[in-house]
Amino acid sequence: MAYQIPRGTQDVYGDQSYKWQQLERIFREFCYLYNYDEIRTPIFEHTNVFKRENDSSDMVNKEMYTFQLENSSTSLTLRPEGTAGVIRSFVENKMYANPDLPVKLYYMGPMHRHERPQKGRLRIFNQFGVECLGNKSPYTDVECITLAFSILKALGLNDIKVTINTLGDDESRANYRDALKEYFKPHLDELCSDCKRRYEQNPLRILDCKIDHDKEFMKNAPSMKDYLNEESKEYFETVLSLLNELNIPYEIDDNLVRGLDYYTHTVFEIVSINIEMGAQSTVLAGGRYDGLISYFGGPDGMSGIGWALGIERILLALEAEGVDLETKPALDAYVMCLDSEARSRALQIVTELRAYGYRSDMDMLQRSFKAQFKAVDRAKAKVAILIGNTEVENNQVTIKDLKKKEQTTVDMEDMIETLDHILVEEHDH
RNA sequence: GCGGUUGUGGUGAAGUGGUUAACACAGCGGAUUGUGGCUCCGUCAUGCGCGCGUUCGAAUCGCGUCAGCCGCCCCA
Repeated sequence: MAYQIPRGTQDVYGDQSYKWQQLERIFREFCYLYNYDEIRTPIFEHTNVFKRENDSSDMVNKEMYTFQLENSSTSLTLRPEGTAGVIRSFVENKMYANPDLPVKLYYMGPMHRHERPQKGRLRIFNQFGVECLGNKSPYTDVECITLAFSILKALGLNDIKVTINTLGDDESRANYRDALKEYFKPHLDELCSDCKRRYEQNPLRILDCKIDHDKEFMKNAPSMKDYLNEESKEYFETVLSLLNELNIPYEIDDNLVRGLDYYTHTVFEIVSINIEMGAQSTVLAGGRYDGLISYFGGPDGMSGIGWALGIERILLALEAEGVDLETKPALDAYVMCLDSEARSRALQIVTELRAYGYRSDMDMLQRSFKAQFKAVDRAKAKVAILIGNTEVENNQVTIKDLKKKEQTTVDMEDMIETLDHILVEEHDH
């Protein structure tokens, strides 16, 4: 094996590829229904699109594929997530001037993170995501979450849980941050080494530490909800009541703190509760970001909200729940070639079938009769068309209905009509 | 980035230092040269992730390396 695929990457082909296509089709259908438009941004961006000031996340600081070509001073980065590029484009193309805000966009494609791979955790993985930009209203938060929930339900996922929390606005979060530091100060010695680091960098993250989770002093740690200012509190309460009205089930998780630094107000995750998902159980996540659009040079005070789901993780979750997705579709007709002299006739026929709209194939290798029939079975063909010397001489074809196991020999000009009869009739059943 | 575990054909797997690496499925050929799915027969890894070493001899032991998986970290 001279060549092998890089670590943490995968080839998608065969039946797997048909499953991907089905997911993509459902995503697009729902975005169509919700009036979201597609946006396609570059796979790489200037590094500073992702590496922003004050961003302490691992994703940005330790896991990015950043490169610089020889003879160039430009630093580029393979996108690790979708939001930053979309916001960059939103601002650069002045979409904020659209009279009908919010601008609602969706994207899908590969993301790149240099992590240690595992099942459901790849270095190149694919996300499908949406962003709702330019308008700050609890209604958009709820529309966004409803879209996410509806897609996952439509895909057939049942073992899922929506968790939601609010980080409040800058003022609320700063107050909470101070309160947490104050509270943990006397317990600093008891915290794990990671949390000692978090204490300075991002004290909110101490709350979902798995090591310190059970310690006594964690139970009485201050809660975000006690530090929300009126506006933030009211915003979150409106979101929750609208979710209730739409019967979207959720759980409030005070400790839900998303890893990306740009989130404000509403944050949420959808987690598979299926045991097989292991440590990679989060299949979808997102939240609101108040500061990002102005960071990229857009109007001040313009907010956005969005989420992304991991396609590979969704596929694993569906598999864990035993949901069958589409695989390679059956062939309408397979043209069998019985004599070498009949091959050119077979090629004409298969071409004619395709032009007419029947998904067809033929034997190109002059394989044995038995081998050709096996190929017919594997392709799950509905009809076999047999061409031999007799058919060529009489300008006829033999059509075998594989389901009924009946066959007839008809003149060439009646072939399509005969096929229509068999295939349409079958389709009606 | 840290810890652990595994790696034999297209697939699933036996083999734990001794000659031609079981078996099953799939594939291919034949019995059945214009009618398949059943049955039977034959065939299918000059090689055991890769490299180096120990040994008279290595899939089996050692070292290194690559990759998968599990947990942590982090995240979709």
